[in-house]
Amino acid sequence: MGSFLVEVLVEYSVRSLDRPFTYFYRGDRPPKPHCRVLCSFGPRKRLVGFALMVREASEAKETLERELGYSLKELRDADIIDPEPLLTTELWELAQEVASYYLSPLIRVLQAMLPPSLSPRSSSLRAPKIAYDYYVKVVDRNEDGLTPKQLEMLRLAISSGPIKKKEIGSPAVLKALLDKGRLAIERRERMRHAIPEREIEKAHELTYEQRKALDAILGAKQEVVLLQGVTGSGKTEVYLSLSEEILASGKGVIMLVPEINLTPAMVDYFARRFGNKIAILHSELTNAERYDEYRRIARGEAQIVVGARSAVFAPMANVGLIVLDEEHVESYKQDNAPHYHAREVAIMRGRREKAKVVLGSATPTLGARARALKGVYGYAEMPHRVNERPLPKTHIIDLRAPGAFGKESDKISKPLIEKMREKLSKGEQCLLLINRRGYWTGINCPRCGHLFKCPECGGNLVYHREQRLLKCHHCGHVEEYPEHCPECGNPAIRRVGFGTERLEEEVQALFPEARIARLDSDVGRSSYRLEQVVKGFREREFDILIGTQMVAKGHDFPHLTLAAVLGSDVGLAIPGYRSSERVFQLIAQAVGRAGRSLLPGEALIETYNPNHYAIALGAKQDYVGFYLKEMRERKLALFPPYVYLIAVEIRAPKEERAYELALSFANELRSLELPSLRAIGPMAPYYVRRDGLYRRVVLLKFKDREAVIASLRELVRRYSLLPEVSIDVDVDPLDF
DNA sequence: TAGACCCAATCC
DNA sequence: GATTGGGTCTAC
Repeated sequence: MGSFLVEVLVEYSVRSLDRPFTYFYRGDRPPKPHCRVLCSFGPRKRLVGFALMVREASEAKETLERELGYSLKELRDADIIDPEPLLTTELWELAQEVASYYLSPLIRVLQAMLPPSLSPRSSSLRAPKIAYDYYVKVVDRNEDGLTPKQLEMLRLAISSGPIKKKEIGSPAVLKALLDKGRLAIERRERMRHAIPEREIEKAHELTYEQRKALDAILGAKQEVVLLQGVTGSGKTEVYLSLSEEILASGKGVIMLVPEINLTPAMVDYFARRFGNKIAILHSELTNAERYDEYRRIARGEAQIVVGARSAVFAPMANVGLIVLDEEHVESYKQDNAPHYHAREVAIMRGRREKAKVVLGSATPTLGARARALKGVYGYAEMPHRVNERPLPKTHIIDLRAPGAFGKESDKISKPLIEKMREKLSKGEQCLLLINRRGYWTGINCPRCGHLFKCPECGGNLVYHREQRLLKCHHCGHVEEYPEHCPECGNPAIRRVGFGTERLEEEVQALFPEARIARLDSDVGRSSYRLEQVVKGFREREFDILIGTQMVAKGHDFPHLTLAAVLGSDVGLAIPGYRSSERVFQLIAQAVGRAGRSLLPGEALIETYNPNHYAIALGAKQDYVGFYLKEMRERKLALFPPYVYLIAVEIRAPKEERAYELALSFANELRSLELPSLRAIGPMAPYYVRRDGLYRRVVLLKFKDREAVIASLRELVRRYSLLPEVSIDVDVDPLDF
C-alpha cells in the first residue's frame, strides 16, 4: 500500500485559487496527472478538481502536515473520475502557455479546451457521454377520448412504427398523448455522429496561381503563412491540396472555420476528397456527440478535424497543418474568459508541434498583413478569380444627394430599388447586406453626412438615449446631444441604423411578389435553419436574401447578380479602433459575392459618407490602398498593430467602487512609469452594468510586452484579492 | 438578547 | 466560487 501527494487545481476560476492544492492519497492506484478528481474543498464536499503532479509521499501524513503547516484531505479511489489523462503533453503545455499569455486562471483554459463532458467542472458529471435518440412508441391503441389532432398523431405512430420524437410533430399533442398513456418515449443509444459517405472526387487540377500559392506555403521558412486570395480565387482548393500533402506525410490537419454554419460546406469539400477520416467539432453538436468526436480524434481515428474556434484544441496527436479560413473574422475570438483568439492559439500550437499554420483571407486583419510584410509570417497571394470572372461593377449611392430617396421608401434608396426591380424582372437574385450590429445607434447628419467625433481622442460618439447625451466610449468624454448639425446647421440630426427585420418588412412592401428570405444571427443560431435558407437561395427558391455579414462569407450563389450594402454608416459610427476595418471588410466581402458565375454581377453601396476611405476603397476592392491608409491612422492614434492592447475590466456591485478601483488601478499602473505603456481610463463600457455588476475599463497600450505583462500580472493578482471586486482581463481586445 | 444581516477570510 | 463564522445591526 503506497501513499501519494496529489496536486489539484480546483474548478473555481478565480485568481485567488489559481494555484494547486495538495491532497493525500492512500492506495495503489493513485490518480494519473491530468485526470479529474472529486475533492472536498473547505466546507464543500464534492468539487471537481484537475490533478496535476502526483508524487510518492516520503513520510507519514501527520509528519507532512506538520511540515506543510496545513492538514491534508484525502482522495479515495472512488474520487478518481478519469482512469486516463485527459490531455496529451502537448495540449497541457499549450494550456499553460495560453493561460499565461491571456492572464487567465489555468483551470479556465482547461475548461475552455475540453468538451463539456470532460471539462473540469461539476456540470461535466451530469453531461451525457453517450448519444441517445428518443423514439415514440405506441402503448395503447385505444382511440377513445382523443381530439382530432391527437388521433392523427396516434395513427401516425401506429402506421410508422418507431418514430423519432423530433419527427412526429407538435410537442404539445405528443405530451397530451403521453399523459393519456397512449404513447411512451423510448431511449436508444445512437451510433456515433457519422458523416454521410460521399463519392470520392479526384483532386481538381490547380490553376497556375493556386499551384504557386501552394508552393509558397510549403516552401516558406516561416511556420505561419498568410494566404491572401481575393473572393473567388479558390482558397479552399489550396487548403485541400495542402492537406493532401500533410496527410501523405502521416500528419493530421485542423481546419478552422469562423462560424458553425460554414462547417457543413467545408466538411463536404473534405469528405468528397478524403472520405471518412474527418471529425467535426463545434458547439452545435450535442454534448454526447462532441464527446464522441473528441474521443475519436484522441484515439487517432480522424486525420482531419473541421470545426469552429475551440477545435484549435482538438486532441490530435500529430498535427501537421492548422488552417484558419477567413482569418479576419471576429468570432475566432472568445468573448468571455480566457478571451483567447484561435489565430494566436493556432500559432502557439503550430510553433510547439512544428505544424504549418495557414491564415486565409481576402481581407486580412492589419496585424496579419503587417507581419507578413515584415517577414514574420510567410506570404502567398492569389490576386485573381479562378475563372478570370471580372469583379462586379460597383456603384456608391450617395444618400445625401437630392432624390436619393423616392416616395416609395425612406429606408431604401431609389437607385437601389430600381436596380433590384431590374434584376428581379430578369429572374436574377439580390442580396441585401446590413451591418451586423445594426442595432447600435450611431448618429449622423442626413444632409452633410457629418459624423460625430470625440474632440478628445477622435473616437466615435455614441448616442445614449435615456440621458440624451453623446458619449465617447474610448476616453469617457461626454457632451450634450446637439440640436443642430455643427457643420451645416441642419436641425434634423438623425440616428441611423435599422435591423434586418425592419428591412425585410420594407422590401416585402416594395416587392410584394418577391420571395424573401432573411438570415441573421437570430435565424443563424440553428445551423439547420441556416442551411435550409442558404440551400434554398442557391436553388432559387427565393429572389431576395437579406442578411448580416455572416451571409457575405463563404457561400456561392450562382444566380446572384446584385449585392447591396445598406447602413454602412452605422458601422463607421460604432466606437472602437476597428470600425473602419469592419466596414471595409463588409463591403469588400459583399462586392466579392456577386457575379461568381456566368452572369456579370453588380454591387451597390448606400452611404452618407461616399468619400470615407473605408467605403470608397472597399467599393474599389482596393485592399492595399485601405491597408496603407488605415495603418497611418493606427499609427497616429496608437492602435494595433503598432501597439499591444489589453483591456482590464473591473467589476463591483456599487458603481463608485468600480470606478474608484479602476481609477486607483490605472494610477498605480501609471506610477510604475513603464516605458511604452499608456493606461487610458477608467472609461465606461457601452453596457455599464452587466449581471448586476458595474463595470469600468482601464485600457493599456504598450509596445514592450515583457516589461508590462509582469507588472500587470502582479497588479491584477493583488486587486483580485480585494473584497467585492472581480477583474476580467482581455488581452488583444477587439472592441476598444 | 435572539435573530437577521453583512462582510471578509478561507479553502490543501 | 461557496461557505462560514463572527461582528454588527435591529426589533421586541
